[in-house]
Amino acid sequence: MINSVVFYQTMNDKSETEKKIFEAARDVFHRRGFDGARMQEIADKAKINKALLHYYYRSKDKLFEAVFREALKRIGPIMFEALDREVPLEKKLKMFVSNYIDLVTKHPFIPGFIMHEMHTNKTRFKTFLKENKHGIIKLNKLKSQLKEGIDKGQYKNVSVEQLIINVFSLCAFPFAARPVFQTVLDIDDAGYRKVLEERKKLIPEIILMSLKK
Amino acid sequence: MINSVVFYQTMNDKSETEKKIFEAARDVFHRRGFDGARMQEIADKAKINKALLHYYYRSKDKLFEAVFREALKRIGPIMFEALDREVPLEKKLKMFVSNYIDLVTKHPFIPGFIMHEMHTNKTRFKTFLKENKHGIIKLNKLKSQLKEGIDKGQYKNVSVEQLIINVFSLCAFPFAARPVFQTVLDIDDAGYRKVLEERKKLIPEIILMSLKK
DNA sequence: GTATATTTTAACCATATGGTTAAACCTAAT
DNA sequence: ATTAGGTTTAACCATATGGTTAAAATATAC
Repeated sequence: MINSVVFYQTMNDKSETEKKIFEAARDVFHRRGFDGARMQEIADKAKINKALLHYYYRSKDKLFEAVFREALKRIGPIMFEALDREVPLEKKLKMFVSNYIDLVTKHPFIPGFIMHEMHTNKTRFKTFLKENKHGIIKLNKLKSQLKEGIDKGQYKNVSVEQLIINVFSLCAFPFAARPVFQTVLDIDDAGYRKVLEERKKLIPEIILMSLKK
Repeated sequence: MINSVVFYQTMNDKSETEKKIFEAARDVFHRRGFDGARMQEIADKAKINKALLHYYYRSKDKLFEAVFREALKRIGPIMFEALDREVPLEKKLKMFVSNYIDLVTKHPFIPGFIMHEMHTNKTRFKTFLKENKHGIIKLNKLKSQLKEGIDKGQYKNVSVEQLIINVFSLCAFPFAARPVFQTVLDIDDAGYRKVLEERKKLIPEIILMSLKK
């Protein structure tokens, strides 16, 4: 038995096969969610035998956990750290939005994936966040920046929580609900990509507008 | 065999048992999604035998379809019609947001449910929308109102599509991603309810602000 | 080249799950 | 009371699915 079931090691240590398996698993889990994913489909996609999945990752749960952790690890720095940096608020928001949209463009299923798994298994998320040290968004810097602006009479009196919710909603939902929007607004793939790209400029504008007096 | 598999009839025609089944099914499907839902759990929740499910609704697919259709029927009038009414734009937006939040407060799983099922089975949604005549949001009225405001120099030049995406994102995402937000922002249930209630005022403000020059 | 360890496979297994069937059980009309 | 219709149940069935095992294949060390 290979030692790769251990999670703290980096991808570099993984064998080619293990990478293939992981990527196939990520693809399938992201698309279908835990319940919808079939070990057979993952095996097929990785072009290996189903038993190999259990050789590298002992169970569906373990394999899923690896995928789920990676997803959180990807958005973690953006979600939990980017907003806490020592950067002027307006610039920070622009950077955040741009980075988030770029990341999720590369992994478009992440928002929906995390949301759905959170709904069906809240404990998993909480456990992971807690052990990962950045379980709760560090709002200190953002809070003080906001307060400063409010005290100066520059910004309106908005809570950090609402601000965060607004930013994430405007960024993530167009990805999570993409099929709904595309259908309902009758937009093709190319058109929707353009819409998403436009939002890199649009969202910071909206957020800053909503802050200013 | 009862005639209730037919979908166009109203709830009134349904027997008590059938209602019990449907409500149990709705609950389970909304929470767990199609793949995560177990017929046994639905039966247990409805306090009937599993075979009765198949007596009233021939298959899991049929039962799911009924639930899915009802969800769309609920949000349909709001999503597809409310925005097309002959009401001043600003008032319309306020009404929409308030109605949407009220509805989804009653059925908090609907946004996530629809989003997830859309991702895993796009055709189902499209088929349903097409046959239901309001498959595509009627944007005519909204479009002309927006154009009017732009021509008057009152509004900025924003596309209807971005406007709709913004409104829906700000309304729906806080429900769909509720567990994520609550965890990550460390807010309890009562606190989050308050946050949601606040948004009835907040969202129209943001949207109008983002429109105005 | 042979022995040893690792990787991969084919064939199985146990269980969960959607679905079926035939009989029992009402209920209302005659 | 009997019958006929719809309703409900217990017991089953077939299959899909996660997981196991033992052997084959391949690489690695000596």
